[in-house]
Amino acid sequence: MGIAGNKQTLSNRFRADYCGLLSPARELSPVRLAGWVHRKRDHGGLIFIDLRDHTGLCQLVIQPEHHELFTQAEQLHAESVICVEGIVVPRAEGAVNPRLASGEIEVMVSLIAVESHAQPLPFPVADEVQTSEELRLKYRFIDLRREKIHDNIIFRSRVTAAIRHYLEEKDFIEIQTPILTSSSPEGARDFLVPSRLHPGKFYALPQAPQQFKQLLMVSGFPRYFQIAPCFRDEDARADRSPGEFYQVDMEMAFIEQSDLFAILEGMIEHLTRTMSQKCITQFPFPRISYKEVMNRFGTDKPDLRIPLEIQDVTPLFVGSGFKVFANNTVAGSCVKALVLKGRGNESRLFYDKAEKRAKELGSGGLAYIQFKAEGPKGPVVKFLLEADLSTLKSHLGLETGDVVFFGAGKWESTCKIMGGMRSWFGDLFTLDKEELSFCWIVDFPMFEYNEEAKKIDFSHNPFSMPQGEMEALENMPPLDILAYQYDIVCNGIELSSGAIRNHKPEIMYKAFGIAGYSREEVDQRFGHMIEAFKLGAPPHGGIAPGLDRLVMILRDELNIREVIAFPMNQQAQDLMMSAPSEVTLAQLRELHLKVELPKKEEGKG
RNA sequence: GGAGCUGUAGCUCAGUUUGGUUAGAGCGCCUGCCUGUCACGCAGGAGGUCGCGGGUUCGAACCCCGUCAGCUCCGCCA
Repeated sequence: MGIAGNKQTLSNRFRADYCGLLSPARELSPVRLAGWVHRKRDHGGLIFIDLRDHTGLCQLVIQPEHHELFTQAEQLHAESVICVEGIVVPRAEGAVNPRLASGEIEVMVSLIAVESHAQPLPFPVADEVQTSEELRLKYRFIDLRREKIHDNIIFRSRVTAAIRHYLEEKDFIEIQTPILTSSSPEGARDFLVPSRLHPGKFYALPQAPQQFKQLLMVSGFPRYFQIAPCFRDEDARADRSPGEFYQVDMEMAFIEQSDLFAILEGMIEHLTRTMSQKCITQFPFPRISYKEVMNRFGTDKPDLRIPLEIQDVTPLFVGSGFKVFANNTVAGSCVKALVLKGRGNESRLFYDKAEKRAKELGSGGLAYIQFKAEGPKGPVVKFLLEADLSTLKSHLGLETGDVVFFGAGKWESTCKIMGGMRSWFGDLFTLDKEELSFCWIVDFPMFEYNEEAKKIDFSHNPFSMPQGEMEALENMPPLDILAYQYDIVCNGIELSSGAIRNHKPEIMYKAFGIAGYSREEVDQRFGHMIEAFKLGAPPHGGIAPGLDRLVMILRDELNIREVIAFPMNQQAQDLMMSAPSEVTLAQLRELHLKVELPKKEEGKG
């Protein structure tokens, strides 16, 4: 137990002292300890017990002179809860255990009171062997005794405390917003809660306190924050828990994008410096436009530590003899290249695997050229002229021994495929896990073209302020309009999105008009927001970094469950509490609900 | 909704490629021995519907089909 505090002061009949805090300073003084039997070593004539509490471990010694005490100790099992009294004694020279904080001393026990006999556990606490997720989640209360995850939860508490402290210093006000609220028409699927008092009507759990925090700005609170639970009925990922998660939800009035960046950078720098050994690559965080990040990294959440960049080679293939590339030199399409220095002489398998990955990412294939000492090699070489190859070489800075991979097609999908390859090839490099490479992704487009619906849609939050405001909406081609919409990204993980909001009703009507909504429809769907903005709304903006992801990054965890005390599994079930579960007919009746399950298909599968 | 990986003792895993007597190991558990260990040591013992169902076969943990569960990815998701 590495990171628990040292301000344990409570002294009562159970304990007056703490295992991890004992040191030679307490030599020969009587102590009263309580905790779990971490390990027992029974030598027949002498028994050692490692006692564990929240602060750490301490070795107890039980000598055979007290027969009753010795018999008690003999019968103890791992994870039983005991309270002991004894005397702190220095360990003999050579018997010191440098791996234990309390390793210079041990406690000669004079009294043992067993508070709880533990039966054999489904999995060991002391040996932190890999255990199946299923068992760990079912017996989460045992899993949480294990040092690593126990420390993660303590660390998370420290992070939230530090965030509160930092933001309160900056005049932020913490305000709780409702959990039972109304369904919002945009975004993820809602969790619904039936209303007993209003038959046939439902509350929805908030996907985020988005509208509330904006309304708090209208109410004149200049800076709001909340460690806010958010509920979205969407599927899980390693970095995304199903159902519910926490955001450090923030909103500020009378600010511009750069003001918000400065405050958030300050908070993250503070957390990193005070809570970790990690180091931030660049400060202030680099700002990269959406278009640039897609062109260079092929994703809007790049891991900037990977020393690879995608390059554009579209102009080089205008009129090329290789039709697949030449056909993608038209507007809206592109040809992209990704160079791997010194990887031009790998086995055929290396390139085949890369192509397989590209196909998994949705590409038709993965053209490549190996620049070997004996000349260029690869499936597309035969389509290219000598001149094309040398232009390529000088344009991309290619040398003998290098390989270049190509992607061609529609701009966005090609960028994404090459971005997927960039992060796949990222495994070839050793990334410094003590490095936090933060960046802001800015200048997201306000609108995008929806191919299926053949219409213009909002590409992100419809309440974001368009850059250039009304003038831009009236005069610019819609797809060229940018929004004050930004993401903060660290090491390939998106921590949060945020935006400067649109607080002007007329601009909102205009923006919704471009996306095909009439004034009446907007009033119907977002009437209360628009109404609020007609009654005196300050300019405002905000962001909401994911707390779980922030803790993951600071603790080097790859799975979000490792930083959540009681997480659900991938199927959004709580295996410990058996949620979700069926309810009684009486409960359903009171809520005016009737369950109709889908019929299972008969016969063969 | 789709794809991949995994499923053998309480736990972690070997055995499956190439079907063949009674399915193994370490830890844990039970019994005994052991006064300086710290993953204590030593001896003995118990513990299995090989996820489940069906099929092929003289014979299935192993091959085939289906199904369930867990994880990872795509879709989805601020």
